Amino acid sequence: MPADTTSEQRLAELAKALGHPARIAILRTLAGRSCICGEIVDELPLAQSTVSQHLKVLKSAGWILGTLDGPRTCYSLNPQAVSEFRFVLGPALEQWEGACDCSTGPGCS
Amino acid sequence: MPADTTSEQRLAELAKALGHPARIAILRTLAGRSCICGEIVDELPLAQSTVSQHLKVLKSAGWILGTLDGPRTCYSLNPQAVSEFRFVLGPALEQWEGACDCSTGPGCS
DNA sequence: ATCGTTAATCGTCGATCAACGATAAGAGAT
DNA sequence: ATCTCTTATCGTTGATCGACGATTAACGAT
Repeated sequence: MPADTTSEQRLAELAKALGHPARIAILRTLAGRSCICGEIVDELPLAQSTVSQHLKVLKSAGWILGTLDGPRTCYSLNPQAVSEFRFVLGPALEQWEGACDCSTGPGCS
Repeated sequence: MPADTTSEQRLAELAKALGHPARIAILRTLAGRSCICGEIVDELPLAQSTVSQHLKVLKSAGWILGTLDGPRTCYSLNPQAVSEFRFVLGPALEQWEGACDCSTGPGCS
């Protein structure tokens, strides 16, 4: 149990960005067709500025990429983020799942 | 793309609870030996009340279980939460990962 | 040079978060 | 009944979130 703090920190960061339904909906939308911008606004019952905020959160966490395309911005899922999330989450989940065989642990006294 | 809103909602809820380093550290601690209570306070550089708050968040989201044991509370990881997280996250991750083959998508015009 | 479109930013508001100290509530032991 | 230990809750503080409308900035087209 090396307690990889850096990895845990990153996991928390990625998870936090996932922690809102609207942002998950955005990721789902971007999974279908990459490169949308104001279309996301049409898909969600939110104002343009609000969507822009959520996009900023996702972009800061690294979940999505945004490239300028004339007056509009083209967003797309960041494949690296997906694999990174798997990478940092995998060991944690396994560790947590290993706790299920309560026979090994001391349990409540 | 059925857009399983219920599942996404739950995913957001679970992810949000994960979105803090201290709470991930708590889960890691509980993975080793189940059933600790004030020991968690000793493991973290946080006040007892703060830790109690984080425990409440994790419990509300379903990540951990708390059973009374005399004057103390025995916390343990909730195995169901781990598998539920896998269950709601798996399809989403696959969907997002599928977006990586950019050849299929229309891309930016 | 002006207009229209698109998206980021600003400013605001109420709600929630994260942290703390202090207090209260519960259960055992004296 | 009292004392002690443990933990949940209260109250407070500052920071951040989530939402919105309004404004600004950037670019293409007229």
